[in-house]
Amino acid sequence: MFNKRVRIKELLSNEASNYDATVMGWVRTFRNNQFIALNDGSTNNNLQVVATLGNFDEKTLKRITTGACIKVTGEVIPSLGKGQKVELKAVSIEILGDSDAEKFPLQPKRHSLEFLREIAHLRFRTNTFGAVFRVRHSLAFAIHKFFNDKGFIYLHTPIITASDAEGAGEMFKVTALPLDGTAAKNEDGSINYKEDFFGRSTNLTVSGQLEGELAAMAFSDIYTFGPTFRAENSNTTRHLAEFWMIEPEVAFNDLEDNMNLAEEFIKYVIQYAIDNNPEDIEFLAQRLDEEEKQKPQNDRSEMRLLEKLEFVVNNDFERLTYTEAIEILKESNHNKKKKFQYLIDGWGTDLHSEHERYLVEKHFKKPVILTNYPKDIKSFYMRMNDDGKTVAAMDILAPGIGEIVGGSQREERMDKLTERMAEMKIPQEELGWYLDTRRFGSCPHAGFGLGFERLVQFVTGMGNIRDVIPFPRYPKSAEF
RNA sequence: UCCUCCUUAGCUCAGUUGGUUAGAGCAUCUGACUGUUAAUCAGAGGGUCGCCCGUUCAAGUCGGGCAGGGGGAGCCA
Repeated sequence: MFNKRVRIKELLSNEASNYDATVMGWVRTFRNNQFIALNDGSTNNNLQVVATLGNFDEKTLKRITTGACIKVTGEVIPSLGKGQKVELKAVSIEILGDSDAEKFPLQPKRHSLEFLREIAHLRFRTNTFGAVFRVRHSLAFAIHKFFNDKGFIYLHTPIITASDAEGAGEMFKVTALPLDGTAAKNEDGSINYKEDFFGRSTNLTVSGQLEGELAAMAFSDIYTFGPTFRAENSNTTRHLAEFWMIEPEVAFNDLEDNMNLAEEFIKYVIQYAIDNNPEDIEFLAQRLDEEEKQKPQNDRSEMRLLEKLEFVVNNDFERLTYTEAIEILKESNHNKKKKFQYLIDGWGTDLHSEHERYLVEKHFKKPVILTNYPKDIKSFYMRMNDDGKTVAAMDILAPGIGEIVGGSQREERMDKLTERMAEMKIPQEELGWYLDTRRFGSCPHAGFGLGFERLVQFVTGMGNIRDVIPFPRYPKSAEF
């Protein structure tokens, strides 16, 4: 059998030696015409393969280049050198795939993340991206495990949606009509979507929430975890045009239940990564340390990556209302000394990222849950509070990346909901199916959306969201 | 989309007040060495200085436009 191999992770974690093994992987470096650092992606650590001098012909040795794929059979022995416990003394080396050293772009040295982004198809083979995507996997798995263990149903909401009333952002159009101007038109010159594949105008989903609410009205506890698309021209380190979102929706939960669920969830998945990817997180911590050294003293982070993650897991998130946050900001020295670009002067406007950062990074120094925002800066489906001015919304702000969760208790009262829709000029006929849940057995319920890539950013410490998704989609970029 | 900075060898970067033939480290190739840890040592090859236009006797260097990238802002997750 060809694939009778042992993964390098298993081989290295096994203390045993003096047994035969076959490994396959990609050459990271070939030192001294004798020592191959081999990696198969199962761990960031390389296996040292020793090709004893004189045992292999010159032709084979020449083909062991950085990036080449090889199969090695030999004996696992206690290492004669420092730096590793065991090594593989090669008996046979087979070149599975050559790699032209003059053309292979990865070198055994540090590359810039910007350069690696241009070769996203090869960047998996670096230590940094190996670690990032193993952590990404663990987080994805932990998410399913968390909800499954709690009895939630994993709901697949549609990728193609017809509703354009959600207001979550600019949408990508989905059409099978010709784009050369020959598509059927209405009398007023607009495109006649009755002729289109679905017989109506459709888009890529911007959120699975509304559909999630429908299922929560039957299963009580559901979550979605899937791709989401926003056609906004956002060019930042924390926005993507295609990203993955987790959206739990829970019947009978109020705002406080919602906060409790979100906080427990975030702590659980972070702890899972800490427990299952200690080496990857330590590697990422080290590269962050290097990065921090380049910064001026007072911009440096007070905690290392692992400390930061453990701090989040072991401390309660700070919970306060929008109104309380405005007070803190207004009374802050930062505001009084006019150090904010946008000074806080009154109640009712949305917070800018500098304000959120101040609250999270300077004032509380931990994740913050802000609640009960003014109704005018939030969505139509959020539940109206008794004061008539605020809604039962919550945003979770994380150090370094800002808003990681946005959620709310939903408006379950038909009259209040339709009133809000009218105010915000949202046509009811488009959302008849959504309003049916309020017509037939409506109940209090709540949910939130968590941006998966922002979570991965937080856990890996990566500064740019484009480096935590395998093939990022953002304005002017859809290669690979 | 706005503000700001950047673009010089495969990669990471130097390049002085505009002035001969544009440099270094790493990588690559050739050779030496051989228990190395991003091996080491010696030598060699490698450049339309992002693209276009302008100023000037002369532009990598100054000015304008465009493209791409970084950081920040807005929109948000």
